[in-house]
Amino acid sequence: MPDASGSSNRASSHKQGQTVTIYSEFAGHIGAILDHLEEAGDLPAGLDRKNVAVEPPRDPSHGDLATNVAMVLAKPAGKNPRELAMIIAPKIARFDSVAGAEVAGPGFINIRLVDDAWREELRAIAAAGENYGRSAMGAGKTVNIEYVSANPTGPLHMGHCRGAVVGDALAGLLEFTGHAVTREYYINDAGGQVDILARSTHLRYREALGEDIGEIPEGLYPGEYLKPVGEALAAEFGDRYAASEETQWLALFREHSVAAMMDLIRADLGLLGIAQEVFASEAAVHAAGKPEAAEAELRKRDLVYDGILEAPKGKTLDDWEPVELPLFRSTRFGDDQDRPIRKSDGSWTYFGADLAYHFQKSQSADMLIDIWGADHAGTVKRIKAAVEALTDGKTEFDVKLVQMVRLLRDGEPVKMSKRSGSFVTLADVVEEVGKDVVRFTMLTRKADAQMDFDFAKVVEASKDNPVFYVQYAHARIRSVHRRAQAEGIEIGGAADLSLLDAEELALVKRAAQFPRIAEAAANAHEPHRIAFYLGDLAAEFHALWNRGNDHPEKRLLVADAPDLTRARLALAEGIGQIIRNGLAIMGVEAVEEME
RNA sequence: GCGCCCGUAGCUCAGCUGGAUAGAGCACGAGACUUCUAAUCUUGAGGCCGCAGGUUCGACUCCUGCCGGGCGCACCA
Repeated sequence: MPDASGSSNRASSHKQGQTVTIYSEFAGHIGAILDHLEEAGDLPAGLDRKNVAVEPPRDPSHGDLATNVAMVLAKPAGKNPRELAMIIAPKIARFDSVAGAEVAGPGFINIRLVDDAWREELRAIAAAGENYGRSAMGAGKTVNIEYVSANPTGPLHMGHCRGAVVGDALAGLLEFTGHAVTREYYINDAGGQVDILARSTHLRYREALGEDIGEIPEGLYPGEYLKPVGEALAAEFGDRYAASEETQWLALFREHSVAAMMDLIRADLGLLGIAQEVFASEAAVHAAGKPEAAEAELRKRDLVYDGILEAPKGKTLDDWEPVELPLFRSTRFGDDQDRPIRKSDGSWTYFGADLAYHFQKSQSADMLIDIWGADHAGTVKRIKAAVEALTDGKTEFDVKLVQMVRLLRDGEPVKMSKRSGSFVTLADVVEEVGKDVVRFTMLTRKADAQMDFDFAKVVEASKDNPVFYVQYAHARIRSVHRRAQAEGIEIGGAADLSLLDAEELALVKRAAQFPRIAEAAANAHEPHRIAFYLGDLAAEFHALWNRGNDHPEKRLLVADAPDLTRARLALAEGIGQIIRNGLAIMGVEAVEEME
């Protein structure tokens, strides 16, 4: 028989950063019951329990927990689901924390817990504090997440913002679920774009030396941000390179310009609270001979061959010429076409270097994640093919595509023109609405859905704005805390939680879902789920708060009822803790009070 | 032509990686509150989950084929 000791000391069973939740606890109970049924010969041994789930039912009237165990195992066990459920349910009902377990529908087992189990969960939240919800799901697993990786040719603009936030929040989420995370930025400092940058800087350099450069020519970067770089070069080198051949200065100017741009970019990322620990250089990948090594390896396995590409269809190219190139057999891994890794002049294609770079990353991580703009969707298959080929499919690899953000002001789309350099910079937006608003808002939609960012709406103080609504819930909790202190009410310690009513316990039940939401979000690589969950939690808290409008005796602070007040404050503290933990994953600071 | 993403209430979007009667906000209908725990609250109506098959005890979710919208299809980055 399973140990029927219930959940009496779960609050203290927080260990190794992992929260034991009611759900995981019952998953364990059910596993033990199945073990006993196997030993007794009531179930065949070795059944696949992978799909057995313990979840909150969507309809709260079905109880607190529901399990599909009987339905999942019925067929392989050669039993009727309801009959199997009838065998298991009474064994579940035997636990102290269970008030009832009944079979419902096609074979669900609905479990109703005693109220004390939820009071216990509230204590567990308080005991675990900022660790509540952490899990060991990713223990021992290293994840490399590469995001932003904007070309080092200028400051970040809003096009980069969403990927930056999604990547950083996903990194935080994976850390929360126990993964060892490396945040990485790939500097594209080896292509034609950085040569153009160097030439643009050279122009600014001549300008700094007093030359009249007139209009910035078509094809160069016109931005003012290159002026200080030109000035610095003028100060360092004088007019040494003013009239010399490009070959004399190109590499030097490229190096200086890229370094300066990366300083700008790092500063921009800093405004969002982002600090990646690895900045990997494409040029360094080249210099280290990584593409050559990858090519040799792939040729050995006949995954690279010399061949001729077909002309692209559906598109007429005047200057198309069939050329023999070294091609990677990405079609073998599901791509539509084999892809060249070198150009006809023998130099590496972007893909050729990127392939080698991903191989490099895979050597220090069990799982790779790339965050890309949706405009790169067409290249996902080839890089996935490359990672699979180079790692023999041993490295998990996910490319997360992030859709465009449309900026709106007064309901009208903000016009942006790269040509004139009049894009809205990330720094401008952060300065206008604040880091936390930007970060939260970027997570209010799933990454692969388009999003509008309306300057007015994101700072609106109403329940329509989830950023505000979640922060407001936290501010209310902190406010009531301060008032309680001012009135000399002792917070913390042993509150009598039996004074909490059913509606208040319902809020605890919502809070108790946080750990499984975090795990599910981490598994799906979808940090936006945290934002949606916090919105739901906040709404439920506000509803509870609003009870106090019509019924003063239902307020959190009730005069002349210190014990009741203490119990309700304990509840509020628990909710506040969940909000802080969720916001921390998103990289957003919880506020103490609203403006 | 091929590939990828999307299609859920009038609108904007969720839907916990296959669970029970598909959810929220806005807008709409009805009511409450003239206050300070209302930078509102309660409640109602609203659905062929693009269409058609298939897998399954069970499908918005997975598979196939259509329809419709967006993006991509260079040795660019």
